Amino acid sequence: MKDFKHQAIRVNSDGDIAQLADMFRLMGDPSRLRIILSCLHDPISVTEIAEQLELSQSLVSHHLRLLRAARVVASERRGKQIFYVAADEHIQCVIEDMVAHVSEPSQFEGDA
Amino acid sequence: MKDFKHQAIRVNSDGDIAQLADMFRLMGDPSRLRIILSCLHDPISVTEIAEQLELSQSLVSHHLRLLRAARVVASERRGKQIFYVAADEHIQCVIEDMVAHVSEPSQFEGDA
DNA sequence: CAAACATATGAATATGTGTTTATATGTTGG
DNA sequence: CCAACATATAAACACATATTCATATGTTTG
Repeated sequence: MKDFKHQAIRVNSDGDIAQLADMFRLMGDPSRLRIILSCLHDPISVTEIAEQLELSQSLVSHHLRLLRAARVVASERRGKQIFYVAADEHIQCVIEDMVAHVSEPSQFEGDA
Repeated sequence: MKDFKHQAIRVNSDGDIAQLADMFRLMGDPSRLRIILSCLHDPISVTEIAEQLELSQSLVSHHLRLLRAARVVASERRGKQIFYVAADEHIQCVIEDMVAHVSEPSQFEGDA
């Protein structure tokens, strides 16, 4: 457990914002999110993702390209196949936190 | 600190996926993300958000409606003004994790 | 109540993007 | 080298959505 800066979030420049938003946007599509989840813990080939999720191979490939460009996933060739896996543990943390949020019991309906 | 299930992420149903994706999609727009950041720690009025971010009042209001519907933010009336604040600590965690990800030094360029 | 302020809403539009279809590129085995 | 397999790419389209403009609703104060 490294000592992360757990104090305040520094998102200064517009570039930082754009980068952050890009990441969230990528995870904001159901197909892409399912793809991410399918390779969260273990590497998995493109065909296998497509079969498991019942998505076309082309669509999976398109999405994987975007995810790889944003370094959400990393790819590794094994023979004919290419295996994808979630890039780092932060992705898992992000998803876990978000799961925790959506499964929160709506607290107080804090509306005005 | 309640005992969260910190083992494996369970995202079974399509509904869960859709809900998760919705959250990420909401945070995936730069304007909306900036709005979230502006009310992350302290409540802030709509007009103040609009001024700080140099966005039109209408646009801010539109976005806040979506964010409130998804319980990303909560609203509270104080006189004429309505103050918005990030709904719970999970939102902050999610953003912190994502910041950690994008500021990661690109590791190994793990491409195939 | 009326005026001023604060926020919300609705319609319209322009832009972005997820998906499909078809095809290309790359890799292994006979 | 050719066939079969695996993945990537390009164009096209349908659809979602971010933003603006105009207006409505709601709240306080004189």
